[in-house]
Amino acid sequence: MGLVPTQQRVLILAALRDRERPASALEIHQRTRLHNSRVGLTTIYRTLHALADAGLVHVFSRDGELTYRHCRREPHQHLVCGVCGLVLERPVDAVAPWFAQVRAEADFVPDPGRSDLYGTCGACLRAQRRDHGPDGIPHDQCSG
Amino acid sequence: MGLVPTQQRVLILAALRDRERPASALEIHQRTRLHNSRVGLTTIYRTLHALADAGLVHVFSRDGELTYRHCRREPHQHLVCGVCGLVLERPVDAVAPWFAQVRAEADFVPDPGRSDLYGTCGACLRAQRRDHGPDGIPHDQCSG
DNA sequence: CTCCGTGCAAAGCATTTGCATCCAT
DNA sequence: ATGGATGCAAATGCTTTGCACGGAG
Repeated sequence: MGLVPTQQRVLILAALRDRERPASALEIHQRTRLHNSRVGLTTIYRTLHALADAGLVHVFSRDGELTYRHCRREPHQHLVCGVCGLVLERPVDAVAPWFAQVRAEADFVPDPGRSDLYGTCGACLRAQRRDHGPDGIPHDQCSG
Repeated sequence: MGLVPTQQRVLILAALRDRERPASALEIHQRTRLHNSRVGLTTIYRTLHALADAGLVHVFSRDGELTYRHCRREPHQHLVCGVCGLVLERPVDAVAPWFAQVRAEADFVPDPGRSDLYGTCGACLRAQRRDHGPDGIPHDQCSG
């Protein structure tokens, strides 16, 4: 497999690691600039494709743009907080019985790896409750 | 609410109705041309936004483009076939217990309306099994 | 007459591609 | 030396916006 660990690729992976929220190509681009070296935006895109193909990162769709997250290799389902963007990983074992039921009842076989659940994380829920603004407009003050 | 049923909007809704697969703005544009009248692409986009805001259509993300589907008003979860694009609706009652479990176990509250399940519909599964191509490249021969 | 709706053209934005250069083996 | 990796610039594709026209009440 042609995945030479060049300086740019190491930088891109570093920008993704230790980050529970997906990042867009542009955000990663800015992040690599923060460190020391500079990586072309084209290289960011090409490297992210390669990493996604290799299964090292998972791709998300946020608004009109794609975002990327360094995920564990073990199969899992994503829980995506629509307020703060936090992503949690849920082991397939936990969702298997549910998906088996869907399979039986709906003649449809779901794929946990592609079936992200969107909602609100506990931290954001509590923050909303604290602010109790009747408008419901949330602050982005989640922990993490 | 400012939703005047103009000729264009009626055409767009007609293009969406009786269609279990989401359609892109361009596909709807072509569909309206098939009938009799012509609707500008800009109007398609603007009308789709209005319909989505009104809750009459649901928005999906397919490859790099947005697609739209005329859905029931009752809350439901979508089952999306990644092979043929078919979308099934599953009543929230069926998924509520599972979401309650996620809430309890993961400190996360999923929203059924935004948590589409991706996988393969029964028809496409059987078609794949029939063709049993070792490559796994599927034909798009689902019923519907 | 007054508004909203419409449509063309142009702009906007994320992403991809062409091609010459660079780097590591 | 050789082949992949890089980066700039240009192109692509979907979507939105500016602005003037049209149509219904």
